[in-house]
Amino acid sequence: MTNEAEDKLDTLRTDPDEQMIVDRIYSAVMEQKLAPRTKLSELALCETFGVGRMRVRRALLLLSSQGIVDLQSNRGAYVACPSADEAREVFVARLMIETGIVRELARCIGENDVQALRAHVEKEELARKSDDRTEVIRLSGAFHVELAERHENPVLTRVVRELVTRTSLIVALFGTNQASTCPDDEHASIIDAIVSGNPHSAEEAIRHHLLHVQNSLDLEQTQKAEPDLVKILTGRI
Amino acid sequence: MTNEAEDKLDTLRTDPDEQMIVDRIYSAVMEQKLAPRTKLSELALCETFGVGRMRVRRALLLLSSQGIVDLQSNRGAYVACPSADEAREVFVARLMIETGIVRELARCIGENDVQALRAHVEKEELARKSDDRTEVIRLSGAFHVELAERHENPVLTRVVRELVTRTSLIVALFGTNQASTCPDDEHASIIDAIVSGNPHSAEEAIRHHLLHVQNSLDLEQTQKAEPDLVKILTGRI
DNA sequence: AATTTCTGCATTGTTAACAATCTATGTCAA
DNA sequence: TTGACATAGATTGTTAACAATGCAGAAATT
Repeated sequence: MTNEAEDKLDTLRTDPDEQMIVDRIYSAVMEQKLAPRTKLSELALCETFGVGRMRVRRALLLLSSQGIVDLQSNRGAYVACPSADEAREVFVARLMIETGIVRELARCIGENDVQALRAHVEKEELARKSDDRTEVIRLSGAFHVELAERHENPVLTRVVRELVTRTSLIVALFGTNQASTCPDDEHASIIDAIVSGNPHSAEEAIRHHLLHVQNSLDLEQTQKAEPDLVKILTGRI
Repeated sequence: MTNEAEDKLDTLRTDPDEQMIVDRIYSAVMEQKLAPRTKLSELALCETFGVGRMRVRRALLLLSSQGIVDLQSNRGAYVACPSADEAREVFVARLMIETGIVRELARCIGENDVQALRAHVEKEELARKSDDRTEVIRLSGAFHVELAERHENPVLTRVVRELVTRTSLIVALFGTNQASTCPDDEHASIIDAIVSGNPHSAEEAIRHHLLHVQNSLDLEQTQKAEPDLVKILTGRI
């Protein structure tokens, strides 16, 4: 009786298929396995995930509402392709939000949380040593989500995850070949600053890090690949 | 030719019907015209907005992804009913984000922006004097969105708007009859602190204000109305 | 009378067919 | 060769019918 009720609760919140598709695409974007402008055709997704078209379309709608996917009327869904302006907006937002996150962490972080963060950085180093590029990229972004998660605040975590994922797209588009991933010593510095208990220096550490990432990008010039070839050719804009 | 292209661009991003439904429900929640737990039946929405069921369902999905609507499998959509924990999470998130917003505003706000904010507060006072409760509620929340909008950063604005809207639900659920809306003199104080150019005092002003709102709530006790009667009666949880 | 079970109705979820739009290819004229 | 135009195929958008589930009221049993 109790078990049955619990089972129902699981399926109640979010359909497993639905969230599965969203998560998989989310992860793929984070690991830069899905490049901006990649077409996500409904049929392909249906076959990939073995679900009906409705599920796919719902997942795409959710992804588009979070800026990960660009839904174009009658033309299909594409992995989003943030403009330079959007990129700056994401970084400004991240600066404001993540400084708040580390500031509060500096005030009251538990030993367990510190260990979790250090373990994460260690994983990053390992992945770096093994030249596992995909894993390095994934962990670099995940570190910032991990920071947010220390607050055990789903609302906050969701916001940060969205911004981090969009950052992956931005790096893919504007990243210069050098230094397109967070150097992990900066991550370690952030942890140190938090542990030191000084909110201000923690803020400075993350601000420095985010600005460093942003400056490693090429936001002034044109984007990688065709700027907006598709739209231009079809007479839009 | 150019006009035609622009017209297309409009319909390209978000379907007007779709966004219209979302916005209307969003506004209704902000103005506390839609109470938590209100059932949003598909048929009723179809008739209200004169659109097909598909549009309605898509709108509900979007609203649920933002925590405004609770989609229950086979049971329908209800205006969300945040728990006390969720409420605290929203306030923590708002504290972190909005302190960042006003801090940066204190560093670099233009004269136009100040005027826009002051005009907003004046509208609040007017509404208060006319005892237009709905309008007061709407403007109280909108002030915080207005603050975010000074950064001209859609990413940031979207996050704040979502949190503010969820706060409306929280106030509706946990608000004591007294002081359930932001007192506008605090809004004025926030502007003053920003104008003074001191980031720290601006942070303090908004922190004070948000804590004040949170403390005017009754987050410890049970929620207004039936705590979770529906779920209990149907044997869930 | 209270509780349980059953039945019909209303609402939601899903599917599949259809309509509309876009893309690519091929044809024709300049 | 180049460009416009037309056609066919593929893809997306929409609708309507159907299936599944939940809900409320009636009937029946204790």
